[in-house]
Amino acid sequence: MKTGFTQIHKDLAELLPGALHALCQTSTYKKGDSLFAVGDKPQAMFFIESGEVLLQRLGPQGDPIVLQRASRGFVAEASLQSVRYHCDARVVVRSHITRIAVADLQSAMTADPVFAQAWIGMLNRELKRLRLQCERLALNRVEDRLLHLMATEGAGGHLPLGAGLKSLAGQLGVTHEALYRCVAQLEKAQRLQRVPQALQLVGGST
Amino acid sequence: MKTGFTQIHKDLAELLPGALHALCQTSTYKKGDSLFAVGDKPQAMFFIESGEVLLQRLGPQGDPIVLQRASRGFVAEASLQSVRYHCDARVVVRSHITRIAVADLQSAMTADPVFAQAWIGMLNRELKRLRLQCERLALNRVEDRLLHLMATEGAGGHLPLGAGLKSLAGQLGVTHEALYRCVAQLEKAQRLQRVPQALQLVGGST
DNA sequence: CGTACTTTTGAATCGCATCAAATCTGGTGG
DNA sequence: CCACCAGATTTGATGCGATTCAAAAGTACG
Repeated sequence: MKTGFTQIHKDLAELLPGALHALCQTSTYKKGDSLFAVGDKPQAMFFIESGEVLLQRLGPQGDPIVLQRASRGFVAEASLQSVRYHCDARVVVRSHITRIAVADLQSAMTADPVFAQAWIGMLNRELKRLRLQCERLALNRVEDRLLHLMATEGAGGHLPLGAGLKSLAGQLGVTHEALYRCVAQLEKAQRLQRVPQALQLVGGST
Repeated sequence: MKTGFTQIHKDLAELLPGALHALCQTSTYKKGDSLFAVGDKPQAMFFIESGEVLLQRLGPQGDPIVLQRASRGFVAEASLQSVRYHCDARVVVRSHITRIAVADLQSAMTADPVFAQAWIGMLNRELKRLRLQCERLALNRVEDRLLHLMATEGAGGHLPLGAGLKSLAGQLGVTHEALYRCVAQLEKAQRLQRVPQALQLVGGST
């Protein structure tokens, strides 16, 4: 994890008021790094510029459950006012991540109503995305979940895979074996194509 | 649906600045009423004082999927800045619901930083609740989902059931048959008790 | 009383989890 | 360059649990 960047992601630059840009610090994280763990006190917010981060908690039997698989945008935005984190953030591929102190965000937000509105808009979008994730997990067949994901998140039926299919399986709430079989089956049926770092729907004529 | 109340729920009174209290309008809705439907333009926000409302969308095969089962608090808060609703809101039991115009909320929020912060806090809590819902839906067995729900939402292992078990089954993403069987089994094992309008965990010595 | 809905139980089927094992892959060190 | 290892990928066999379809009994309400 080495810092030094000054370039800020476009989405982030639009969200934050100019005064905050200088307070951002972009670093490179490698696979296996941890942004924070359960119980830590939130000191900074993390914005994923590129790469992939998993938010996960340990289930009742100790098996990790994926709450969020983020490849761009803020992670754990809801912890802005929290005393401690309620999940772990694990970097699963080499990623560029910008951090900014919670205190700086807080003061800027109370002083700048426009920024507060922008932040609320970001939270609203996150809420909708999460509701879609719930909708997705309510589907029982793996194929339905995958196609739902590609329809709602993939632009033009194109779903980037920063890490392998395994992290995707976690997000879909299925075992990696089931996902592999599902992908293979869709591929054989000419409905899906595997490209180097992504999945691509084919024949979107429907 | 008849209006006329002036009394506002405690949680709502704490969230809203005093100036907005007078602009609230509380009504009684009956089972089957609709607060809004997919495609409607959000004109007002709805706060459930008592009763039960289901947020749902139609799945790919036309089967309704429950996005949220609310018995208190705002419904579809994320639609504050939206052009249109992305789900239906259906009242499933006689409910008391307060509505307030979106425009009033917007202007109050930009003028009052404290209120904006309070609203952000509400959104943060909602985000966390949704992440728990995702965590819940990632469990494969019905029993695990039910116990997870009672552990995270039920105060002291007590889970209110405004409507019957059927709406609960929808929230858990399982068929009502599976839920009935699960409840019956837990009851036989002395781990759960059915009380008039709720479920109650027994022997919380663990 | 009749209708609509919830609740309940039963049987058959399907899909996924699980366990197991083989192959492939990238990266490390000799 | 090659041996080697850790992890990802892939395929197979088996069992369990939920869905599905079906039907009956209970319940609220006009």
